Amino acid sequence: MSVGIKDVAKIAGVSPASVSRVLGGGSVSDKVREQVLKAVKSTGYRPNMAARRLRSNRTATIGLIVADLVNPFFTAITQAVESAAYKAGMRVMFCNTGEDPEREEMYLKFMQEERVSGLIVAPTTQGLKSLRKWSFDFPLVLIDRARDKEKFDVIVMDNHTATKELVIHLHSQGYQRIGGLFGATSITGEQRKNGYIEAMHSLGLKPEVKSLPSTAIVAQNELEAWFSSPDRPEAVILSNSLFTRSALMAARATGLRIPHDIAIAGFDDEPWSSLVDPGITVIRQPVEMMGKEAVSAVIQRIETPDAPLRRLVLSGECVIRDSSQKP
Amino acid sequence: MSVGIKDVAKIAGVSPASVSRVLGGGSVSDKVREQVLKAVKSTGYRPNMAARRLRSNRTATIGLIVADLVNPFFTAITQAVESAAYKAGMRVMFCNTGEDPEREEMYLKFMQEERVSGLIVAPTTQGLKSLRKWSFDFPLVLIDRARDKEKFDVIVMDNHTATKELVIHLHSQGYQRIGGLFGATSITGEQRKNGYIEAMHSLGLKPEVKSLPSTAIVAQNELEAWFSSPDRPEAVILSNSLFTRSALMAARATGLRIPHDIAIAGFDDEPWSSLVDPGITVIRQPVEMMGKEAVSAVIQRIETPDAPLRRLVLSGECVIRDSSQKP
DNA sequence: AGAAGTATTGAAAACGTTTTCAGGTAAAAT
DNA sequence: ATTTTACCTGAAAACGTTTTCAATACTTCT
Repeated sequence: MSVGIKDVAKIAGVSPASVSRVLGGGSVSDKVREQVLKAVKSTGYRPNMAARRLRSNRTATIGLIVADLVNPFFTAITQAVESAAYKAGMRVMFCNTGEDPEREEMYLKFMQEERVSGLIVAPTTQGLKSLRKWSFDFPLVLIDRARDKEKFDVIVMDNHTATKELVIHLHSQGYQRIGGLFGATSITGEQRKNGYIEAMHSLGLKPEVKSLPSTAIVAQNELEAWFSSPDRPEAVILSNSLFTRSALMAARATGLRIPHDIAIAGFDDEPWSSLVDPGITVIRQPVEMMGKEAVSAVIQRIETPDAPLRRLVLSGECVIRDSSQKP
Repeated sequence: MSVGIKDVAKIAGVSPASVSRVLGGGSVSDKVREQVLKAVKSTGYRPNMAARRLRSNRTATIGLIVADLVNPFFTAITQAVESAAYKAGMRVMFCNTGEDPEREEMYLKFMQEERVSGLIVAPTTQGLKSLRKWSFDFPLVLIDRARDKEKFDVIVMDNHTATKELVIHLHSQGYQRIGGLFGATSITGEQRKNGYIEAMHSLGLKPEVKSLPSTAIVAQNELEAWFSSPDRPEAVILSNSLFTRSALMAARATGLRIPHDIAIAGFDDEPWSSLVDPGITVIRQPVEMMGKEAVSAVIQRIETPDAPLRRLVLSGECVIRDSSQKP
C-alpha cells in the first residue's frame, strides 16, 4: 500500500498532526521539522490530495473551460493561464468544450463537483445565457466572450472597436464594397459584426454581412459562392482565423488574386499569417495578458469576494500586411 | 453551506447509503430511486469528488502530460485523448510542461498526489530517462516519445521509417545534397535524425545534419546562415513544424525560391501546410488514432495490470506537395 | 522564585462520501 | 406452513488528511 501521513509520523517519531504542520506550514520546532522532512524523503511520501481537499475545503485549483482548443487563440490563452496559475501556486483543471453547449454544461457541473477555488470560462453563446441561472460557490471569470453587462468579472478585447479599425483601414485604402463574414455561434462574432455594421454606416457604405457556424467546409463553400458571384465584394473581413484560412482557399479555388481581385483582413495573428503570400492583415489580440489578467482576477475575487465587479477591456493591435493594400 | 448526501437522504426519507447506491449504481428499489432522484434534483446536489475519491480510492481520472501545447501536434493529441476519455466516462487532468524537465517532474509528482487512475505522457528526453527511477501505483503510457525498449506501454509513430521515406522521395526527385535539421531536445528528433542518416548512407549520400533546440529565433538564424553559405543543400528535411516555418522564413530572407533553389520537406500536416505557396511536403501523423489508442491502452492496463507490455507503432503518411518537386 | 505568557505538541474530531455487515422483507421452493 | 433464496435497506466504520483543543514545555517578566 502507499505510504500515508501516519507512516511518516511513526518513522519520524512524532504525531500525524506534526507532520501535517511541517508540510502545511504550521509552527513547529526545528528539530521536529528536520525529523519529519527526513522521514518524508526516506519514504517518498506524497500527500493524498483528495483527503487534503476534503478536510481543508481548499483546493488551490483553478478551473479553465475554453470553447475550442484547436483555435490557436485558445491554446495561447490556456498557456498563459497555466503559466500564471503556476506562478501563483495554483493548479489548473482544464476542459475543452469544442463549442458544444452540452459538453460545456457537463464541465460546469464537473467544476462544481471538483470544488475548484475559481473558474475561468470562455463560454458558447448558449452557455453565456444559461450561466445566469447557475449559482456557484466559487468566483467565475469570463474571458474573451462576454456581453456588455455581466454579473461576473470579465476580461475581453474590444471587438467592436477593433473591427471598426479594420473597416476604416480598408476604406482608407480605397475599398468601398467591403463584405464581412462572422461566426454565428460566438458572442465575439456578434460583436465584431456589430462593429463592422456601425463602421460601414458611419462611412456611408452599405454592409454586406454573412454569418456562419465556424466550420471549414461550410465556410469555404459559402465563400467560393460569394467570390464567384457577379456582385462579389472588393474586400472582405473574416471574424476568425478559420474563416481567414477558408477565404484563402476560396480565393485560390476561384482564381482570385489577393489583394488585386479581393482584399482580406481578419482576426488573430497566427504563425502563418505572415508566412503566406501576401501576408494577412489582422487584429492581434493580447492573449498572454488576457490569460494573466484572468488568473489575477480570479485570485483577487477569492481574496475579496465582495469587491465591486471588474471589467477589463483590452484593445487589439491592427497589424497591416499586404493582403489589404490596394495595388 | 453546500448540500451534502445527508441532506438529500433526509429529504428523500432514506439513508445516506441508499442515496449513494442510487448515484453510484447499486441495487435499489424503483421507489427509493425515484424519491432520491427527486430530492437530488430539488436540492441541486453535486457530489463532493474529494470525498468520493478518498473513500472509494477510484478517481476515474486520466492524467495527460504533454511537452508543448503550442505545437499543434500536441493540441491534436490532447483533443483526441480528451474525446476518447470522455467517451469512456473518465476525466482528464491536463498538464503542459513546455519542454521544461523541472515542470515535468513537478507535474509527475502532482499526478501521484492526485492519485490518477492512469497517466499518459509525452516526456522530454531527460524526463524519459528519469522515468525509469520513478515508481507509480497507476499505469503509465508513453505517447509519441519513447525509445525502442521501455518498461511502459507505448504508442508512437514509426519516425525512423517515415524519415527514410522523405529522404527516398527527395532522392527520387533527383536531389542529392539533402540536409536535415532535427530537434535536439526530443527523442523523436533523435529518431528522425537516425532514420535520415541511415537512408542517406544506404543511398550512398553524405548526410548533413544539424541539431537545434526547438526555438523559432535560433532555428531561423541557423537556417539563414546555412541557406546563404556556399555549400548550401539542394533540399532540406525539417523534423518539426516550427522548424519548417523557420525554413520558409529563412528562404524568404535569403531570397531562395522553393523548390527552385531549395526543396523543403517536414513533419506534421498543419492547416497552413497546404496554404502557403508552394504547398509543403510533410509526414502526416495519425494523431487522432494515437490519442485514442493511448486512452484505450491506459484503460486496458487498469483492467488487467499484469498483461504483457504493449507497443503500438503506427506509420505516418507521406503527403507530397510542390515544395519537394524538382522543377 | 513564582507568575504569566508563548510556543510547541499529541489526541481526537471532523470532512462527505462509499462500503461492509447484518437484519429485514418478499418471493420462490419445499 | 415452513424453509430457502434473493433482494433491499440502514447503521456504522472507514478513507487520509487538517484542525481544534487542551496539555505540556519553555521564556520572559515581575
